Amino acid sequence: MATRPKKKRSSKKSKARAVPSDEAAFLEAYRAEDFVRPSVAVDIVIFTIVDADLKLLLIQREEHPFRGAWALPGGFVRVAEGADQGEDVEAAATRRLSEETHLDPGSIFLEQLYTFGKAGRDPRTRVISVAHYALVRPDLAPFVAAGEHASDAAWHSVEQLDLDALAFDHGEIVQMALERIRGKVDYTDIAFELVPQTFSIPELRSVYEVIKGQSYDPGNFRRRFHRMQTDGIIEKAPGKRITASKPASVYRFVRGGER
Amino acid sequence: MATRPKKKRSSKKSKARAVPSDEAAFLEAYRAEDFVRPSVAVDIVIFTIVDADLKLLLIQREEHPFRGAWALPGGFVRVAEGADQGEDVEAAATRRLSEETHLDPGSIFLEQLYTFGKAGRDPRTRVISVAHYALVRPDLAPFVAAGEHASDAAWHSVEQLDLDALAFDHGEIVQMALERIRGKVDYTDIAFELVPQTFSIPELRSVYEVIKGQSYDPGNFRRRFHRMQTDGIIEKAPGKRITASKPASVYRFVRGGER
DNA sequence: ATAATAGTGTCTATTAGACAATATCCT
DNA sequence: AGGATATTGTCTAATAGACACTATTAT
Repeated sequence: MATRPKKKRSSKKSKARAVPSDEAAFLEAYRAEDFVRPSVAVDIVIFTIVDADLKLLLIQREEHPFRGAWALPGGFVRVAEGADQGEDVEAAATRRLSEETHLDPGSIFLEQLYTFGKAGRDPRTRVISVAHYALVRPDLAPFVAAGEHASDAAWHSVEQLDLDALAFDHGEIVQMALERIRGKVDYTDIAFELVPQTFSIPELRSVYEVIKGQSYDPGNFRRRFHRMQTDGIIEKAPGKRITASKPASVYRFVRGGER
Repeated sequence: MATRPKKKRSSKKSKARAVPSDEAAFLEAYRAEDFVRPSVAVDIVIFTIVDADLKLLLIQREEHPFRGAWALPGGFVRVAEGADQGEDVEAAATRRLSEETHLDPGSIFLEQLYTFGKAGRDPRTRVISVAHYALVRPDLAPFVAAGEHASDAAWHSVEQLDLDALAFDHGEIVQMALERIRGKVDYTDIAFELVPQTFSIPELRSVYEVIKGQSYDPGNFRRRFHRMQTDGIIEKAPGKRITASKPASVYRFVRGGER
């Protein structure tokens, strides 16, 4: 449990010590190396919905530990010493997201989820992971696993996924991500991130049904979104969605149209 | 922006390398020192409500940087190398909370808020902070700033606090904590964490009013909590709360009584 | 024509909110 | 007695949900 001074107890906090009078000198005197530091990583739960099935992107590990097991995409936050301290945590998540999906980060919803910091969660060394979750539109999903590294990245249906079989504590992370989107879909606009640019009300309803794991009355659901239309949150788009039965009108989400 | 290998590009990820066949040997071969690591800290926004005034606990910094400025209580997560990797992030937050308040951690609500990881947020070195927020019951608040270190820790009214004057990015952290409790008070039980063990409906209403910054109709508010009583979330307690006018009945929160 | 699903209408129960009226206690 | 606030009651509007009904298209 030791962590404070590593070598020389350099009198850091003792008030008796001679504090450099100007701040610049103090910064130089600060000895960051005196403390054992953890590695910090980002992990991302990347969701999409295709054919009314909630999926997430996993990577098969090629190295120990958990070799062969499926894991969340992730990586270490790039840190540097000196004036440039490296990349923001948020930037690390964005970077890994686009590296993994080969998609424009601007078109993908990304948000911090929770930081998992239990000792021992990575057997190699102390790793604290800032978990995120992302939402990929279904029309973009087919392009994702098509990159050069297509071999080891793949969409997995949440339905038939064994969370306990995932590497590290990633099952726990996925569990929390699921709870988060189930909660947020009710009071935010995240559902529109899981639907194509133009969508029909029944398509949107399907997103809610998949995320919440329950069915919604078509009539009542439609009325609920009719209110969004009068509020300017969504607007009618040209054309119709052709299905096996009666075609449906298509709509478009108006960014920042809440009020 | 450099961060990958530090000295020897030891062929970590090259598939051509001879991977130790058993996992134990691999773990030993892992060179954690090859990467520059950040420091990881916890910071805690400790709230209480006294006399219908939302307050938070701040500490006056005695050292550079931001010497003399007010800052959130916090500290580094204790990390170790070897089999014992140190303390959990959650444990670090709990530890700092009780060190700072001298109260039983079991009687204080504590939850992770968000991780602040912008490069440069601490001018000394790269520090990533896992921010938390805590809620202290008003009857315990007076004991907090009474410890030995009473000199530099004090409750500050949020009302008259200049967030931009806080050290580091702590103003931003407080801002997010405020938004969090304003949102959560509507759909969770956190209001009961800011009220004594026994409380009257008007007292509880005051908590809502202070957090949300709006007033509630006494009659309507009362009916809203009468439903909680029939649901078993709260129950009547003996005695009455004596005030300057008509005394009110007192209630008690039933933990886990939601259903 | 029929199946299937989009879309509309109707009714009921629940809840939020405005607001009036009454009860109870302190001073 | 008078002031203040707890507590109860009443009414209206908004919303959720159940459910029946109509419209439109593919086959």
